[in-house]
Amino acid sequence: MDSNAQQTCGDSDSAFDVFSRQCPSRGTLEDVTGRWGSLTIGALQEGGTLRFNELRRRVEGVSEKMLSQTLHALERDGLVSRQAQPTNPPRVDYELTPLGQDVAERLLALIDLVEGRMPEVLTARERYDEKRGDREGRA
Amino acid sequence: MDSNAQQTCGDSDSAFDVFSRQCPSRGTLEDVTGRWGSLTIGALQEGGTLRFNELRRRVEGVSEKMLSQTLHALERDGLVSRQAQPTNPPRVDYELTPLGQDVAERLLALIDLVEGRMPEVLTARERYDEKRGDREGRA
DNA sequence: CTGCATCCAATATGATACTG
DNA sequence: CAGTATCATATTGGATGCAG
Repeated sequence: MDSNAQQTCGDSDSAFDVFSRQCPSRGTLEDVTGRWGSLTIGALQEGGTLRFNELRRRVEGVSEKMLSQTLHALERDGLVSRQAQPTNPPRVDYELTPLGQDVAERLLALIDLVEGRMPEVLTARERYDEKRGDREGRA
Repeated sequence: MDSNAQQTCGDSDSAFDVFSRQCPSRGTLEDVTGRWGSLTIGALQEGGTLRFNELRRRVEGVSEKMLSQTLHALERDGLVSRQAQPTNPPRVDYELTPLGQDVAERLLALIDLVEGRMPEVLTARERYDEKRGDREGRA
């Protein structure tokens, strides 16, 4: 399987192919929304061009390995561009591609909404934990 | 964008608290954007009120356990409401809360964008794999 | 500094069996 | 139907050491 693997996942009756597990868009969505993917994109949207360790500092808690892995996935998807400069010490800059910026825009809109509504979430959480608090859903 | 993100974490110099690992919004974001969370929300946005097994069928590939777990997390966050009817056989309906619908709206906007741009992603992927393909020495 | 490889721990996930 | 419990496995995440 090489080129032109991009037919629609026609077997779904949904408007969104992501729902189908074999659809490539599902994988991309996971790269974008995944634990580190979303934070990395967010950091790049805010910070513009960033070096590896700058990113590492911004995305609090990410390990070298995960950041590297995340960056590769995003680069492969065409969302992030990587420019290595043959200097010494090496300097590598990462930034969002135009496509990455479009994705970031909508991703950040989502993040912004979630953050703005955290009070409601926290309240809901309290109610839920009270009602079935003795069992547990999530720490 | 409307930066009414409030001071839940405070110690970050970023406009987005999610970047901080201790911030509760990060956990919520993960519930929303996680592998099954995003698909479940998407399914509910499209399908309106759905029963457990209807959801299971729509979110292709999800296991009983994961769907159950996902649903609990989303319910706890106040994004999904659960209405159990004491009939026999039991019937339980899930639907998005108003907050859940707001989240879904932005989430679906993101999904929609990603799907619409998949040709670009696929093209980028081919280029990337070509470049990296040759450095595959052995295993 | 950038980043890959490797070993090990923590989690997430999946199949199955079981209960109400 | 709507879940829960449990076990086995797959994948992820983290720390460390090494290399360009």
